[in-house]
Amino acid sequence: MGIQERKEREKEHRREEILNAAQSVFFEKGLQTATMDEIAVAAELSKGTLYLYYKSKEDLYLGVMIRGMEILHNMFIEATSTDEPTLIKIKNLGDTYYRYFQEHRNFFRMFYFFQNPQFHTQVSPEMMSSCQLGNQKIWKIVIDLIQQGINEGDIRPDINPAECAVILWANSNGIMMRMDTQQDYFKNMLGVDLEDVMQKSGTMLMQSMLTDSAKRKTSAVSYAS
Amino acid sequence: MGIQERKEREKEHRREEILNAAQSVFFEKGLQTATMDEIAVAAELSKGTLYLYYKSKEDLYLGVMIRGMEILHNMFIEATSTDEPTLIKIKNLGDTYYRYFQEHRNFFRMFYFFQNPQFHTQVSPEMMSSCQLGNQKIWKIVIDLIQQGINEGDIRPDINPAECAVILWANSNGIMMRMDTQQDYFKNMLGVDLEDVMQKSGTMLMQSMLTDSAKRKTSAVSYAS
DNA sequence: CGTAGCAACTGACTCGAAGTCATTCAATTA
DNA sequence: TAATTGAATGACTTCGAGTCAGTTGCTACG
Repeated sequence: MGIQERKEREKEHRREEILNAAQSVFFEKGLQTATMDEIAVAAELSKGTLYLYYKSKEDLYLGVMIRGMEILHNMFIEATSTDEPTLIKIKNLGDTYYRYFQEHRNFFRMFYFFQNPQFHTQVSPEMMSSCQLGNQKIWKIVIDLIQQGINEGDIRPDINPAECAVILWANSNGIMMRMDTQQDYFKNMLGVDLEDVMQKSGTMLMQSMLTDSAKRKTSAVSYAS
Repeated sequence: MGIQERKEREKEHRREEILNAAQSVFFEKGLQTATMDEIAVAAELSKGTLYLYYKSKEDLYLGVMIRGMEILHNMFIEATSTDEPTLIKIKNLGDTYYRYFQEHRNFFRMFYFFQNPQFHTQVSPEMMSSCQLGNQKIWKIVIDLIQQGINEGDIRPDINPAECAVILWANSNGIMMRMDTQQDYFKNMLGVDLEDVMQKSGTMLMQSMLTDSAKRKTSAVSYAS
């Protein structure tokens, strides 16, 4: 049945179009301020139709967020698909996440949403597991790469790769969140340039992961000196 | 005029009582789900009266959050008011923040709110600057202590104390946020015990802040044994 | 006392937005 | 052409934040 298939395609296409509309409205207004009526107008559909495709406003929001996760995932894949040494690739991942923060700020901000547990109530289980899947794929890239570094003798074998990934993530994410909301505050009140902090702490953490032989090989500059 | 003063006292008392009511409702339901009607019932007042004391629901929320900041501030003051060596005090601050996370989870969660820039629109400037003041006081404790460590020769003099504080904060806060929402996920999916991670990354960061002489003095165990 | 004035308080109301559902419309099939 | 199906609609319901005209009760003053 060609008709059945066409309808499937059209339905999928409609879902995407709704997501496009939602994306532009959410980017402009944020979750709270954006309204379903605005999204409906942007999608050139009635509000009721939105609910045929997405269970709630929050689900729609997560739908957009998943796009953001896919973008990050692709950037991570690309950053690790070179033939550079593993340690360089790990550094590339860090740089890539920072580039994502700069170039896809609106998506990065959506991740805030996910971190706030009190919103999770409004979200359908399907969307939720979809998010977790995407999340998992991203973690896997980082963890596998650290494991590879261990296998190749550049990263200390007593390090747990998943633990290490969490530490790197917590550090860079925490600083980027501050950069997003309080960069000027830190500059003026504490005299701190968060971009420097990002750079220095990254180097510092990387250094303490390396084996002695790797330290000798690399020309990376440590935090002190 | 004693009457004038009594009225001032009563007004202040009323503000506190409203905050008590708001606190219990927000703790139970979260910002989104809590309603002003519920808070009014809990405060044994009409909804209109709440608005005589607080400009908006978000202001009320921040009012409760400020209490949480004061608690943390007091805990930090206490942790640094001993006559222990500076390095121990710094470690105590870390432990204290973790204890705060455990014992005042509801307040800790409120800090999420502040990190999400899109909410800030609904908040009055007065409450906002009140928050920033509280925030500043907490940073000051940490930064001053690191500075003291530098002065005493235990922490590398090339370290910027404010930068260092940001790094320590970003790390511990990032991990605690994950502990709050995804502890089981990390345990089951990645086999990571976030409490360990917290411990290890703290030690790791502390180590890389120390001067060589301080490293010799301390019996602290570094990340890699 | 009585009463005028004032500040605190009230709750019915407005307004806006999420989500629903009986109805309409258009494509497909018989 | 008529019947069937499912996609789309938008008026409606519901809920909750914030408002404001009116009430209450305390204080001061005649």
